[in-house]
Order: sequence, then C-alpha cells, then structure tokens
Amino acid sequence: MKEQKPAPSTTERYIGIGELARESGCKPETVRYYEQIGLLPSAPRNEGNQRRYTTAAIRRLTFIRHARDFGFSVEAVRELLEMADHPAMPCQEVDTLAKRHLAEVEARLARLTAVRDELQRMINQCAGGSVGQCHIIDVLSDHRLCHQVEPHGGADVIG
Amino acid sequence: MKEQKPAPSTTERYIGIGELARESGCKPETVRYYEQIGLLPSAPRNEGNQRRYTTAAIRRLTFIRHARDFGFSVEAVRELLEMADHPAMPCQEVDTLAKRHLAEVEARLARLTAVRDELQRMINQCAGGSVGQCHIIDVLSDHRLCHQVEPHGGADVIG
DNA sequence: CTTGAACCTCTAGTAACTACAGGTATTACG
DNA sequence: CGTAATACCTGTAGTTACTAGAGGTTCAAG
Repeated sequence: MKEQKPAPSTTERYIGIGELARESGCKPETVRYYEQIGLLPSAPRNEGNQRRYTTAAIRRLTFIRHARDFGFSVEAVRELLEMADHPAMPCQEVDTLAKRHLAEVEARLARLTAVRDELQRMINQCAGGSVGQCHIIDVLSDHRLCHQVEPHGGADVIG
Repeated sequence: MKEQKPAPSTTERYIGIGELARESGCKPETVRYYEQIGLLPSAPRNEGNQRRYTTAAIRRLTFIRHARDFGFSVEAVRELLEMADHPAMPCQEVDTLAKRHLAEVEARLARLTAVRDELQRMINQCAGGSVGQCHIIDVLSDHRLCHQVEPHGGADVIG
C-alpha cells in the first residue's frame, strides 16, 4: 500500500483471520481465497498453524474490498495494488485503469437504463387479461416491439 | 410459445443447429446447453444423429434470447416460457415476474449510478502527479473519502 | 479438563455459458 | 465418385469471484 511499513514494533498486536475479516468487511473464506490467488501475501502462522495479521493487512484488505465495491475486477485490483505499492511512480496508469473502468460502467448503465425503460413500458401496457393478450409476452416474443434493448453477448453484461 | 403449433406440413423446412443459432442470435453451443438444461425440448435427429429444427424452435429460442437480453435469469425465463405456453391463463404472474425484475434492475441502476459518480469524482480530482499523491488511490484506500458507494455482498451486484 | 468457538485444508458448488478434444456427418467442388 | 472443408456430435473442463461444506485441529474461557 501507500505507506511503507514502519518497522513492526515488538508490541504490535496480531489478530486472527476472523477479526481481520470483520474489520475489513468480508468473510474469513474470502481472506483465504485472496491469499490463495495472491492478492494478499501469505500470512505468517502461529504455533498452531493459524494465520496472524497486523493492521497493514486490514488496510490492504480494505483497499481490495473497496475497489471491488467499485466494480473493479480482481485482475484490475491486482494492478491497482501493484501501483499503490509503488507510490513514487507516476499515476498515469492508475488514471487509465480508472477511466477504462468508468467507460465500462457507463456502457452498462446505458444498457441497464434501456432495459429499465422497456420493462416499464411492457408493464404499463399490460392490460391484465390473459397471457394470450399480454404485452409483456408479446415484447419478449418479438423483438420488433422492443425499441431500445439490443442483444448482447455474455452473462456479465447486464449484471 | 403463444401459438399452438400448426400441424407441421410435409413440406416444412428443417434446419440445422447452426442456422437456428444464426437466426436467433446465439451460438450452437448455447442451443445445446439450453436443450441440456431443458429450456428447449430435445430436438429430433436425422439419420446421422444431427438435430433438426423447425421455425417453432427459432421463435422459442428468440424468446429466450430476448428475455435474457432483458436480464431475466434462466430460471425466470423458464417460468416465462411456461406461462407463454399457456396463453389462456391470466397474466398476473407474468406481470409479477416482470415487476420484480424491474425492481432489481432499478436497484442495480442506483448502485451503478453511485459508482459512476464516484469514479468521475475520483478521476477529476487526480492531478496527474505520482501515485503517492493520487486521489484515486486515496479514495480506494479510505472509505471516508467516498461519498456514495456502499459495500455490497456478492459478485453479481455490480455486474 | 472440558466445551464451544474459531481455525485449518481440501473439495465441490454457484450462473450461464464457452472452449476444447477427439470423432462422425454432410456438403461442395472437380 | 473421391476428397476436402465445413458442420455437427458427445463429454469434459474452464471461466469469475467467491461460498459452503466435510472432517479435523487449536484456542480461550470457565
């Protein structure tokens, strides 16, 4: 992360994976998973083979969690962490990554807005009769009745 | 689907899975997958064990594809198909399904809008210096700098 | 010392496909 | 009619980002 670790004092408190998870807003399983895929460094273990963490881990995990909340992919988070670990470097790459992500978010927003509008139209035009007269089914059956929603490819496009 | 199949004329043209896929805007693998999970009925086979389809399959698959474009889950599509297959029934369930989906879409839209706004703010405030001064990294490091984006749980929330 | 919570590893499951490997069928061309 | 390109077949594994569970160990409190 941004701050270089101050030489850990001998009195530094170590916490377990449960407390780390609570502090940073995720589950112990997720923490282990992040360690497994290399987003978090392998934690030191105590005598009984349990992971011990310092507050540096809380900061790193919070960063990860927060970037994920923004919708950055795990691979993007990996890159952001790599950048954050090198505070002297120019932040152009960070900027580029953020802008690319913003563009994706905006594209999703546009699609989702079109979907919402069309859903609303469908629902408003349903007269409440039988399925045979239902405008919702009509729109889904016939793309010509739909004005805005275009086909997409892939499961992650809508969300 | 809505129309009961007119007794297939002896001159009806049969098409292969590739043409069906092209006509309905998906891939042959996806068609086989939909058959496997029961969204499409098992297609009759020719002498050489290849699937043969009629235009009814094009309509059904188009319906599926279109509903998926709207973001309905496969399970929701299954229910919609079941309803569409019974045109005499009241369309209240269709309506309910569509409204529930609309509510989900609107929730997603709200989250995504918050993400977009915050991303824009982050990017605008980046002065273009080093990573150490980068506002983007700051916001990701410290939730207090972020005004709108809240934590979520689950991979599908943002998209 | 015992009990219950927290922790460990490993495996499998989720959604909705997509991509291959290794083989067969059909079709077009010469 | 032969052959080569294309389309098709089955079955399995990979994708994303986790989550859930089995079956066992360790820790902290009383």
